[in-house]
Amino acid sequence: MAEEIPARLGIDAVVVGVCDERPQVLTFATDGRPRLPSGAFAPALDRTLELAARRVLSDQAGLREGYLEQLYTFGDRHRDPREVAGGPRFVSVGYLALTGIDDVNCAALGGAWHDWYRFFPWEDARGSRPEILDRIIVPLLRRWTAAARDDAGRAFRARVAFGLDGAPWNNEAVLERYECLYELSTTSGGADAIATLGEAMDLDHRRILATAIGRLRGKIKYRPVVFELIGEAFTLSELQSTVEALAGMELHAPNFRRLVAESGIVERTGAQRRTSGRPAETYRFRPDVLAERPDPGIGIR
Amino acid sequence: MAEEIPARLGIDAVVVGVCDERPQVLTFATDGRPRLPSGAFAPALDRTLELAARRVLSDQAGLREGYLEQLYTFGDRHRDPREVAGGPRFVSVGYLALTGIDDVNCAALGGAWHDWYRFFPWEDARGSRPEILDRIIVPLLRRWTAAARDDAGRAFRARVAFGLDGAPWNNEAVLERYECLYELSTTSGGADAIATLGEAMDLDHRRILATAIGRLRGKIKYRPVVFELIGEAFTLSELQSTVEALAGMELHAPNFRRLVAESGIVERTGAQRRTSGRPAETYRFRPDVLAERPDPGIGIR
DNA sequence: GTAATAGTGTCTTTCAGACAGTATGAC
DNA sequence: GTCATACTGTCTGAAAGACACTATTAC
Repeated sequence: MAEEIPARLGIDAVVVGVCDERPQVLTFATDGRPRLPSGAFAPALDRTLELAARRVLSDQAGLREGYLEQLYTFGDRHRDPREVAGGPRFVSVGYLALTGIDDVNCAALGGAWHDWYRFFPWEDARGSRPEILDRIIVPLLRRWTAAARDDAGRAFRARVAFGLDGAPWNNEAVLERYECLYELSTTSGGADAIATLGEAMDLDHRRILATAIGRLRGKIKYRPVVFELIGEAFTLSELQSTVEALAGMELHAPNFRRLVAESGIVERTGAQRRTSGRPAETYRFRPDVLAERPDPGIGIR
Repeated sequence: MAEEIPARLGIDAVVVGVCDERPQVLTFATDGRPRLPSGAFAPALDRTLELAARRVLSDQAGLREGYLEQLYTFGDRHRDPREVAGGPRFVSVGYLALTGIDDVNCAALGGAWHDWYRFFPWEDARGSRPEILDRIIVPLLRRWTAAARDDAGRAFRARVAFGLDGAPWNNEAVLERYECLYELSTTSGGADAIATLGEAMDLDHRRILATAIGRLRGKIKYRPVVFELIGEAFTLSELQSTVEALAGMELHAPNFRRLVAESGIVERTGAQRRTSGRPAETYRFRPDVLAERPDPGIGIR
């Protein structure tokens, strides 16, 4: 075998916060294209991969603690243009970090928060999804599936991913939808859909973000991760709108209250908060729930 | 910064099959210690990480297709003794492969199937768990938590992981339990529990296996992955015992039947199979279920 | 008073667990 | 017939969705 050039290992981090009912992702700009915080893995410095991710977050976002979880490792050929130009393979371990939006020293370091639906406008059922889906995406999918010889495979994927023909919409299938649109864009008649339907990101960072959104939407249902994104004390309305922002869908308020309150995942603080209407009770996360239920999350379907 | 030695990237694969109501994992032997199939990532050869994993599986197990899923990437310092001896950092991307036990050309290549509970005897509620847990593990955990200054943290972890003091047993928390026992073993009085409580594996492969078991136990509930492990036609009893083997617990047969049959995840083949009692109807997986339900799995709690 | 938000009670349907009992084969 | 396994029906309680309703603030 020829002499092997070793792969280069790096870290990409998806840092998520929620502000004003909008989920935000932390980005920097490369030639005007948003990219995720990232850096090289340094074996001499980093005892573990997670510590490497923490170092990157600390250096680039001033973020020193908080929830951090390994997402997925990305290593496709040519995912980094430096490889196309004769460089080595760049493999990246993706991490998901959750934080309060104020815990990040953002502007000082050249970073910016962006509503994540800017990159995936079809993922927000509260906003523009219906029109985008019906007017643009569904017709494109129909043409794409009709054009294929392996018709059944494409059609089935599109149907499951986008809930066509009566199939249910699964809000966790963010990556599957992105990949349908991505492939569709590479075919004739695809009209470069993926580029016009939402904002692009540097390298494969949009794919990494799609992976993160899907993971977070799943995890919220069986792990108490929402609480990493809101303050220590919160009203049930705040909790609800945070969940709605992440899930990209609206929830029925009375049922949400009941589900959350009865699940034991929160407890009253005793304090109230002023609103423009009746003042709201505030709540806090109740860690003991972890010992009481095997899958303590927020019940959304 | 000193000149950086780049990390070396590899693949470790957990290949799972089920035979005779026992979940099996494919291993090879290094100095008598079982290890997982593994190999170096070769950028020149492998267009993607998944294809690298498939190459490893093909070379080492003669396994050319089937279900394959990325698990987790392991990169802790000193996870490979070659690093301790001055070598570079060895980072490994773990993969989970599911297969019928006959699809692997096992003996010819020096591999062997092992019941995975051999490495985690406390994970099987159908077998020896109750005694091991009550007589050995729980007393060790009590001493371990009592000895800690940050009592609350350790005690809480042990309580949640092992279902102490009325907390529920979560059969997905395989890694959390393994890590409790691992840490416990490094403290005085730990009696090297992790080494005596189950068989050791090479490197950190036991941790990788724990990760795989936990992932599979979770996934079975919302994705039709069991069907990768059994033949195309199967009786409901076979399906049940396969699920029980993976989950490490017994299920109530009449309810299991009803749940599975009504969920639309299977359909009758029309053929029957002889048993030692009344002949059983055989069923097959029904792929259309993917388009009907967002989370088509086997309903177990 | 009205508007706005917070919060409660109840009805209905669905679903999961428990259990009793029947069906069909081998011997 | 007995034994073993396969399979069905029904009861019960828990949980989830829909909806009508009340409470407390600002103005």
